[in-house]
Amino acid sequence: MVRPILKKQIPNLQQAIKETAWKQIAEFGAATLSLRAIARELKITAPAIYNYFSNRDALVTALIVDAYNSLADAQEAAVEKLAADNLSGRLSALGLAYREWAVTYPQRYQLIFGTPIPNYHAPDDVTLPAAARALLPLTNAIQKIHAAGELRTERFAKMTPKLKSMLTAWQKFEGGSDLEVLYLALVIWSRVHGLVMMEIGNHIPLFIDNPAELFKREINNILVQYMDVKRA
Amino acid sequence: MVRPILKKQIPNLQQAIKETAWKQIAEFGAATLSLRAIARELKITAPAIYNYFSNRDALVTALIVDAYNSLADAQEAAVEKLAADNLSGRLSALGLAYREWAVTYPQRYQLIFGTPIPNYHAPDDVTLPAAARALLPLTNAIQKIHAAGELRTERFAKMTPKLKSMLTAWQKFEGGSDLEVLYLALVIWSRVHGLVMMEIGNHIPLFIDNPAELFKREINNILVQYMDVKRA
DNA sequence: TGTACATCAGTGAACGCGCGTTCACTGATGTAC
DNA sequence: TGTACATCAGTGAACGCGCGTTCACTGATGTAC
Repeated sequence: MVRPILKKQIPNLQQAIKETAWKQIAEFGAATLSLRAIARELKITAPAIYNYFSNRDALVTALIVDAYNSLADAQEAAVEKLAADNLSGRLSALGLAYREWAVTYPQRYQLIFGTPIPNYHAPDDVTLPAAARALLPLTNAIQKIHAAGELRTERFAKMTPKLKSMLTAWQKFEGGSDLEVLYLALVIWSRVHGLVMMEIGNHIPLFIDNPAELFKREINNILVQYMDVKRA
Repeated sequence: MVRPILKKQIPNLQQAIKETAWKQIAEFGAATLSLRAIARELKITAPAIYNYFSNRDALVTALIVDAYNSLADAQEAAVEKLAADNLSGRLSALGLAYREWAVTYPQRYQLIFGTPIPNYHAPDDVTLPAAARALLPLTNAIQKIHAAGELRTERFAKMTPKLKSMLTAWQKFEGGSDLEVLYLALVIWSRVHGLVMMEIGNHIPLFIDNPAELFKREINNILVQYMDVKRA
């Protein structure tokens, strides 16, 4: 028999703890995330948190998984609303949505991709699947472009045997994208990642006060360079 | 009259403090950098550090400036040994040296470009000139390529007026590189930055066990895409 | 309907710890004469 | 050469603070009969 939910002062404390954690990460950074500070803000005592997370690291892991899933959701949503045969449109949308998400939730982005938290080690078996899910829409989009014969692979530097064998190892786990597709996914991701990191880390020269413009142009350049999309 | 140097237990304690700080950053991350831990390792008491740095933030600032200068030194050294007219060779060398430096000193790279340290704010007037120095070899190299007419600017997406005005603002402070040169410096830097960040942050899929290969190919692709260097 | 009981989310005190920073000091070193 | 003095790098104690985690507990809520 299912027991009815007990009345509590805070209806969904597990969720409230995570939300407060995000608030504090936004304000002070993930490195100083503190259970006592979270409890203080929620007007509960620190040991109460142990009813929901076995310790501080478990909370951080939950936040990381949530962040990856939030990114994956955003990536999936970005392509969903576009026609399946709008190949370059889908690739472009993924790039723009990626930045949009990072700029909206810089704390989440930093928690995933920023400097690791001291004395915390993420359990790979929990975080890797979530990370893979976030990358999947990109590899899918590129695979479709390749299948349509629109990937201008002949323009890239030739693959060294070493590179080919590494990508082949990855391919076996990834689910069957072509080698050049995996390669390009990595390269395009890192290009987007580089600009986003510079933007949210404030490393773009001060005078570039509208990084979105820079970003849009770079997305267009990516389409021009790897497909036959005409330059904007 | 110059006073002779007093004998001390540790000959150059100021330097020793910084070196120990780097060691601890390498091990535990910059966010938990602690004066007391540094003192402990040097077998001195914590207040002794105040003879050399007015507080913890001053030490961090000194480390950041040292890191930028170390990067700038590495960038300058990378081009010095190449002939002045080896334009693509110089650009390529800068990219490879950038990664080499980051992989050799990931702590320095993270301190500069990683997640900001909680409760620490870098004084711009001290760090910005050091940062500018580190970027200069790249803009110089690209400017020379442009001056030689070897930059294939007609391939890029056209500049929006907004982008042009931002770059013009930057140009006034930077010292006279052309707009497309500044643009490309930013874009190439961010491409290299993206890959390097992924490598030292362990975000490259596990199977890519030799990121240097990936990196070399990307450098070649950059030369192919922005100049008329033939693909490797 | 009323009473005795079980559950269990959240409390409050306590533990042992490390931190940055201040302060008056000490004691080795070098200087002046 | 010898002595009184000045310098100042490093000491040791103390301050007030916040942290994660443990533990026995309390008291509101719901259950069984």
